[in-house]
This record gives sequence, C-alpha cells and structure tokens, in this order.
Amino acid sequence: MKEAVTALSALAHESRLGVYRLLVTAGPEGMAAGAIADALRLPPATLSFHLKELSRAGLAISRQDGRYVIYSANFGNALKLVNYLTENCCGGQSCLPECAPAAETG
Amino acid sequence: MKEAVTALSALAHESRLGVYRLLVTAGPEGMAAGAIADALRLPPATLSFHLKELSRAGLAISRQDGRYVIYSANFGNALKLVNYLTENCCGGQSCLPECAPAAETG
DNA sequence: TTATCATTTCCATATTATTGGAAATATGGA
DNA sequence: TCCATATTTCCAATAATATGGAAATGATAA
Repeated sequence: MKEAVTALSALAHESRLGVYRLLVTAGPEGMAAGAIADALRLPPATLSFHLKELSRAGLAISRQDGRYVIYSANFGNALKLVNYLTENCCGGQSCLPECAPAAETG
Repeated sequence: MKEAVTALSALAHESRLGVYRLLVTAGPEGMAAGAIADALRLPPATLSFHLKELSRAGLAISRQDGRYVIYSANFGNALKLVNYLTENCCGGQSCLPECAPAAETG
C-alpha cells in the first residue's frame, strides 16, 4: 500500500509522467538524462529532481555509462502497480495477464 | 495527459487509495459515505474532501439514495488510466485486454 | 593534470495539499 | 413544523512538494 502510494505520487506529476512514458517507449536500453532533458525541455536540476523521485518510487532504474547516466523504466514494478489497482476489479481476481516486457537488457 | 495526472494524484494518497479499493471491492452497488467512513475510520469532513477528489478525478461516481449518498468506482475511467500507463509497454500496443466489469447496476 | 561535458546537490522561494471541528445544508419521518 | 440523521462546506493551521540558478561532483580524454 505504502509502495503503491509512493509509485502513484511519483507518476502524479506532468513532468514525471512524461519521463516515465518516454522511458517506457525507449525500452530496456533506456535514455541518458540529458536526452530526456532535451526531449522534454526540462532544466537539468529540475529533471534530476524528478528522476530521483521516479527512482525512489521504484519506477525507474539508472546505470552509469561513461559520463552518462542512463535511465530506464522498471517494467516489473510498473506492472505490480497496475495489478494492484485492478485487484478485485472483475470479481476477485485481477483481470490483467502478466505482461512480459522485452527481456533483452541494454 | 492532464486527466491521467489528475487521476494519479487522486489515487496517490493513502486514504483515497483505500477508498478507491474499497469501492472497487464493493462493486457497482457502491457504498454510502458513512459506511466508507466507518470502514476506514475517517472523520466525515476528511472523507468528504477525499471523495470529492476521487469524483473530480473521474474515479468515483455518486448518487443520492434517500438521506444517503452512495459512492461507487468508475471502472471505465480506472481502466483507461491503466491502459494509459501501459501503452507502449510491450512494443507499441497495450498488453492489456479490455476489462469488462460486472455490468449490473445497483 | 587540465579541460570539458554530464549530472547532481544546495538552497531559498513559491505553490499546493491535508486536516478536522464546527456550522451549514439536505433528506425523510412524525 | 420540528427532530434526527447524513453529508458537505467553511476555515485556518500545518505540512509537503516543485522550481531552477549556481556551485559541486563525477567521468573521460588529451
């Protein structure tokens, strides 16, 4: 529950939802922070703040790649959230199948 | 997008997420505000505030029934939100089927 | 080491959300 | 009408969150 609230709070912001959706689209290879900033026209400090929120909430993962920090969506946690929201939706059991996001890493 | 942020904000609170899940469990017949307050041990003014938020976000629907105001989950919008979050998750198309919540009303 | 680029931290400010008691409003019954 | 019950609005105190420039940190290459 606390986890779900944290994840929902993280997504409940126009910039962060934009970042999250961009990362979902980018797939497992992810995007560098600077590329995200360019795409969404956010100042570095502001983006960094939002990326930290998404990471803290378990919705984004970062890895260092040279001078760049690459962010990618954490598909597993995103789907845990979706399942949590739809629990009991269709009479007790989730109406959603497990989603298998592309497993290739990088 | 604005809609999604509003819905996520509405769910991004422990009390409101509790109310939403209670309503999902209650199904289309819904629950009176007082019964929700009892179940979650929330003072009337506080619950009213949160119910208004959920309604404003399109996640709950209210109807008057005598002296009671009955709230129920808006399954359609909840699933629109879920689909929005998982768009492009599995390579372009949603990996979720349409959910058909019990259609009986009341 | 020095220069350069990428990202994060610091910080003060501004904005918005949350809380719940008390009063107001709405409904139905006697 | 008058009473009891259900819910909402009012309000003011409190708390949490968002913003972005400037400075600091981290990483690489020459």
